[in-house]
Amino acid sequence: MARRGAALELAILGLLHDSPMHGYELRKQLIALLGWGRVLSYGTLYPCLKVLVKTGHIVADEDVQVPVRGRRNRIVYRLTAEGKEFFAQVMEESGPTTWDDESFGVRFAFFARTDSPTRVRILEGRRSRLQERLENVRTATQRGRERADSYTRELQRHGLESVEREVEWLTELIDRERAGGYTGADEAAGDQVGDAAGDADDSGSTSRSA
Amino acid sequence: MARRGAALELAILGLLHDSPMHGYELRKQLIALLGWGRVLSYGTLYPCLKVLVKTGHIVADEDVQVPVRGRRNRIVYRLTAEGKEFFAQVMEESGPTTWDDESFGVRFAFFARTDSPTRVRILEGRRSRLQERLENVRTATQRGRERADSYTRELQRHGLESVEREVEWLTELIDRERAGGYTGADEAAGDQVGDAAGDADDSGSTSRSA
DNA sequence: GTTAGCATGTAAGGAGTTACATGATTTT
DNA sequence: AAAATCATGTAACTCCTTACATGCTAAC
Repeated sequence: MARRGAALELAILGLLHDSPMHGYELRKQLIALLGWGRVLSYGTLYPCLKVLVKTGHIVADEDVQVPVRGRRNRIVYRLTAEGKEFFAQVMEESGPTTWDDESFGVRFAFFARTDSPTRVRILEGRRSRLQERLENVRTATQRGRERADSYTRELQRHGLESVEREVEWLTELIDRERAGGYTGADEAAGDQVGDAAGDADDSGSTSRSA
Repeated sequence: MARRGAALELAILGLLHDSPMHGYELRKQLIALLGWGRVLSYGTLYPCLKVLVKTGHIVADEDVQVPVRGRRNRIVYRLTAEGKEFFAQVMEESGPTTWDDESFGVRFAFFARTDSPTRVRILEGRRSRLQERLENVRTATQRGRERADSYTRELQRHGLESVEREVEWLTELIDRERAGGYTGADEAAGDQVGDAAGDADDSGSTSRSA
């Protein structure tokens, strides 16, 4: 589950929570949603959908009834109960391997589908990963300081600064989350939360780093 | 030259300007220099060195004389005149395909080896590429605004902000460069500059975005 | 008419990481 | 003694992008 494709699978499952979709539409939404610089080619997406069908996380409904007047038949995919459960499980289990740029991005994009303890855990994990990276870069740059000219140093400085800023951002989000839910805009994003939190099993994780 | 390996080749040539080095050392320096999140595995580096030897950009000196008492013989690589010329040429020719994150990073890291007009051209190219990206993301997010919850929007906001900040950074650098050379710290980095700036050919590109 | 967009897929090929193979030396 | 670091390489494997194959409709 540390492979890149896992992020795509998770993103698909996340998107299909809202409504069934066909591949073409899914791709557009994914590109818009996560700023994924990558192209997300069909050569990646369609095989991925087939895998998800094979694992039973989604099902394909041949869209024969309303072919939008003449358009090629679309294959509409819909989330199964198993898929929904799998998605929730992956979000909750987020471990050290999932704090990379991409893995974190997908998880954050679908934060509304999880509960607050999981959100805090993911945010904290990401933050500690970034702080680790800061340490490494700082020691690495100090070892090679003599041979670096001012341009090289400027590049390193800028890199460090942007990571530091993400740490600050995360800290802010964690604080807000702890203060009782995030309110980025005045919109209620809590309609999907709460139905999957019946099994009180991971409630202890809230008081882990405090 | 749009492949990723080209960035590595350029980085190697850039580093070997300072002094001859063997692969192991080269790898450490590269990792420290450019914060390349990637691991830069031996499986990438050593084949790359062989390619550079084959193309005549570097030569291998078997390090038989001073094997540091017992250590395995190191293969020390040294830049050839052709390699130096090739490096300069690639830096000067930097075109639209070279404004990506990685390509730009390598070029910036070795800015001290180029002349000011080239530096400005690369900085401006990078900036326009980022501005392009900003446009795309902005229109994309506006199209899908209704279905995005507050977390998704927060992610997009943060992404946009960091790109905007890089644009500001670039603008600052361009201004400084135009004002007569960069002085990030009070160090003279201009010892390598000046010998390759004979051909006044691209001086017109300076007044492109003004 | 011709280009662009909708829609799904496959095959080939490139790029790079992981893991393996080998072996000496210095540090713990 | 064990582990880490120095040092170079190769082979297998994964993953993804590009390009091709197909075909219909709407807009210019």
